[in-house]
Parts: sequence; structure tokens; C-alpha cells
Amino acid sequence: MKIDPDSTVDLSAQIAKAIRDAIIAGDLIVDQRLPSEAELADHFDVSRPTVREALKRLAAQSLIRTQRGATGGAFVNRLRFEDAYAQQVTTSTLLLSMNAVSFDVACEARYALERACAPLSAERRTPDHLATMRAEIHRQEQPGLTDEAFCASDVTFHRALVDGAGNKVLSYQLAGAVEAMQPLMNMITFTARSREEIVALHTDIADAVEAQDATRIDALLVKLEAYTRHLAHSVVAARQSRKDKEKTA
Amino acid sequence: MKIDPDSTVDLSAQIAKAIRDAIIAGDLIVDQRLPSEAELADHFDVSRPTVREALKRLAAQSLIRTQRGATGGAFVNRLRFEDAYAQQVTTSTLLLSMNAVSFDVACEARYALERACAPLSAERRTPDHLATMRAEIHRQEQPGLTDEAFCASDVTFHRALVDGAGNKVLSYQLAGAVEAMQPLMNMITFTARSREEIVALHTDIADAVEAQDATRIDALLVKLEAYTRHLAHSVVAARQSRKDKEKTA
DNA sequence: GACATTAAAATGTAAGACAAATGAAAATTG
DNA sequence: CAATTTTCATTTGTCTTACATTTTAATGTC
Repeated sequence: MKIDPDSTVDLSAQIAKAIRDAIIAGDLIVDQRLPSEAELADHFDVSRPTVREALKRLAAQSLIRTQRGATGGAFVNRLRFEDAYAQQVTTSTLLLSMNAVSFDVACEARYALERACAPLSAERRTPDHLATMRAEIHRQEQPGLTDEAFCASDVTFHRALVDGAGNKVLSYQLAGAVEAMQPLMNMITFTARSREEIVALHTDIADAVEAQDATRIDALLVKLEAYTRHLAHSVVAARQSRKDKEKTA
Repeated sequence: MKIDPDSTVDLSAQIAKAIRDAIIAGDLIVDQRLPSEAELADHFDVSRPTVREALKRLAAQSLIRTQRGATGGAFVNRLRFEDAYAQQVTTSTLLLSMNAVSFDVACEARYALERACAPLSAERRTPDHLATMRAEIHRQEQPGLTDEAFCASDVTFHRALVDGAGNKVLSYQLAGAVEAMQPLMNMITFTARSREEIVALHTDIADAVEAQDATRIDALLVKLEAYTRHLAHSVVAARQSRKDKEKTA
């Protein structure tokens, strides 16, 4: 592991890259302890604060964890799915919120991915997944539910569908797409009528999943996507007309 | 933005979280300049190195960028797709390399996702995408190609297929799945026979994409997935038998 | 042998200093 | 006056030193 002191790049960034590459290459294996900050500083010929900045960069990516005390230090972290989830959701949420992505594009991606795991879910879903879906449908039928709670329940429902595929990589990839859309979905005011419509579709989907009818799940997801986009467009249109009104007034 | 000095959590982690939350909540908008390190240190009542560690954490997630000089400072970064790609690939690669995921699971996820965008790609692919696919097929036919180069070309080919869907979110999601598998694929020795087989399937896929035949693309991807898994299993089996031999010897 | 004490090692944090980059204002020059 | 150069203040990048805190291990005591 070497760095170039003459480079214009931050030393801490270079050191972080060197260590990261070592981890990816397998030169540093899971749970292995890195040299102490003092030793690293000595090795790279930099000061301890610089080394620390590098380590914090790696910690931010969940690549290492640190422990204080005599036998403490920095250890290569076994990247868990929940950590990967969290990062994925943060990144996806930011991509969307910074308006680099339109609602339609995000929505299309989400349902395309979801439909990808529908056949697998039809095949492998357990009673647990079905129970979660039914429970969320029941929750969504409660009249007093806020829009936020309705959306959260929606996310849980779809997560159950995705998890039913029994493929952790798929679940992890989809977590970003589904959860990242929640803030956007929260902007939609769900009328009693639209909730009824969505719950009906959810019920049909749950039935199809129970019946292991992949083709039907796919068709229902297409309908749900169309309806979701329709709702979103209504919201945008309503907002636009309100703006126009303000302009003329 | 406040932190709890009595918490057991690192101050730098708390500060990073506070700023990150402010960005996600929209309190800090794109290209907005953060207070200088000295001002932040003053605000949070910590030292400058601690603030710097927090900022480096955010920089590692591409949430901010820093500039030196008089009008420099830390600025909220517009998260670009390429940055998100890079993180996604790193994370996915690590998830796989740390053996939390089997080859089969990763492969299944990859092809499920790829099939998800096949219909969209059939509809929207441009001549550019087709040209890339043809070029990579041509490259893959060269006999002198190393296994690594063959795999890299394979990734480019599939990326073109995915990009053909014209949905940046899909491309971004799939980049992780496809590229993360490359190290695993690199372990496979592609015989002349297997390369021939793969190139034939790639050619068929390119033809189907050109003909905008979504059903056929799907069927071909299923075949390609089955063949890929078959190859991987052969490698594992060969390695196992070699190990057994060593054991008896 | 059990328990309290101490020491050592490591990270976490602070404070101050200087280097280097950078842009803006001020001074100089044609 | 305009163009150019110089100066200078600001800000990040880095180093040094020091101390606080946490944790384990060794040591000593009963």
C-alpha cells in the first residue's frame, strides 16, 4: 500500500483508497485488525489526524469499524445487508430529491424491478410473506390512517412481495428503489376513493401471490404502476393550476 | 443542527449525521456553501479536527465537495449518477466478495433485473446501443482475448442492453449487480467452446434487440443465465475435485 | 484463588501552528 | 484609464503535541 505525496489529491483520500483497494482485493480480510493509527501514520509518512480522516472515510462506507481500548483499533467490517440497505436508500433518496430524476422515471424503474422478482416470489413466498401482506392491507383499510402511515404500509407491503422472492440481492437492490420513492409518494394526498382502489389492487396481488400465479401478479403490477402515475400526475396538475391561480390573482 | 456531547457516539459521527440530515431534509440545498470548518467547530463546540473528520465522512458519500482558497469551503454536492454508480458497485462487490452471497443468488438477481429492463430496451434502444453491442460481440470473437478482457467486454455488452432501456435509475441499479459479478466471473476460465456459445447467444440477443422482440430477448437471457450458472458450477466442481485429489495425495 | 489496583495501549478530542491554494482587492505600470 | 501585477485575507490541508477516555492485561493484595 503506497501513496503519492506529490499528488494534488488529499492524502487522506489517497490513504482511504489504498486501504479500500486492499480490502476489495482481499489483502485485508474480514475482522482483520488494521495497524494502529500511529503505525499507519508512520507507514504512510503522514500525521495521525490525516490517517484518522482516511479511516473516517472508510467508516462512513461501513468498510471498517473502530474500537477503543487496549486491544482496540480499526477492523475490516463484514458488510451486512442492513448496512448496504441503508446506504442504498440514502443514495437513492438523494438522487431523487435532488431532482436528477423525475417521478415517472423512478416509478418505471421501481415497477420494472418489482415485476422482475414477481415470478420468483410467486414460486417461493412463504406463509410469513403472505401474512405480512394481508396485515398491511388490513392496516391500509383503516379510515383514520394518515397519508404518511398509508405510504409506510405500502412500502412494507411491497417489501414483503419482494422479500418473497427469497433473494437477498434482489431485496437489497429494490429497497433503494422502493423506499427512495416514499418521500415523493408522501406528497400525494390519498383520497378515500384512491385508497380503495389501491387496496383492491393490493388484495388482488396478495391473492395472486397466494395462488402462485406469476402472470396475474405481473398484470396487476402493471395496473398499479399506471394508477400510481395517474395519481402523481393529478397532484402535479393540481399544484400547477393552484400556481396559475396565484399568478393571475 | 445540534449534537449531544454526552453521547457515547463519536462527535464526528454525530456532526456528520446532523449535516447529512439537513441535506436530506432540504435545509441545505445543492451547491450551498457550508460554514467554514472554524465556524462549524465553533457552532458545535468542538475542535477543528473533529469537524474535519465529520466532513470527510460526508465527502466519502459524495454528499459534499471541498475547495481550498479564499472563496473555498465545503459545498453540498449534486449527487451525480456516476458517483452513485461507483458507490453501488463498491458496495455490491464487497457484499459478494465477503461471501455473504452465493454465486447463484447473485446470478439470479442479475438476470432477473436484466430481464426487467429487456422490454423497455426493446422499445427504446437507439442505434448507438446496438452499435456498442455489435462492437463488443466482435471483440469477444477475437481468439487472443484474455479471460479478464472477455469478462470486461461482457459487462459492456450487458450495460449497453440495460442502458437501452433509457432509464437512468434502472441503469444505476443494474450497474451494481452486473459489475459486482465481474470478479466472480473472472474466476471462470472460458474455453474456446464456451466463448463460442456465449457469443452466439449475445448475437441472438443483439438481433432480438434490433428486431425489438422483447419476448425473444427474455427467452435468450434465461438461456444465458442457465449457461452462466452451468459454467460456474463446472468451475466449482473442478476446484473441488482438485482439492479432493490433494487431500488423498 | 478471588478481587482490587495499576499500567499500557489504543482511539477520541483539543489546541495551535504553518503550508498551500485561491480569489479579490490594492497597487503598479503602460 | 486600462491592464497587469502584487499583496493580502480567507480557507482548506497537514503537522505536532498534548490530554482524555476506554478497554484489556498484568500485577499485587488479601
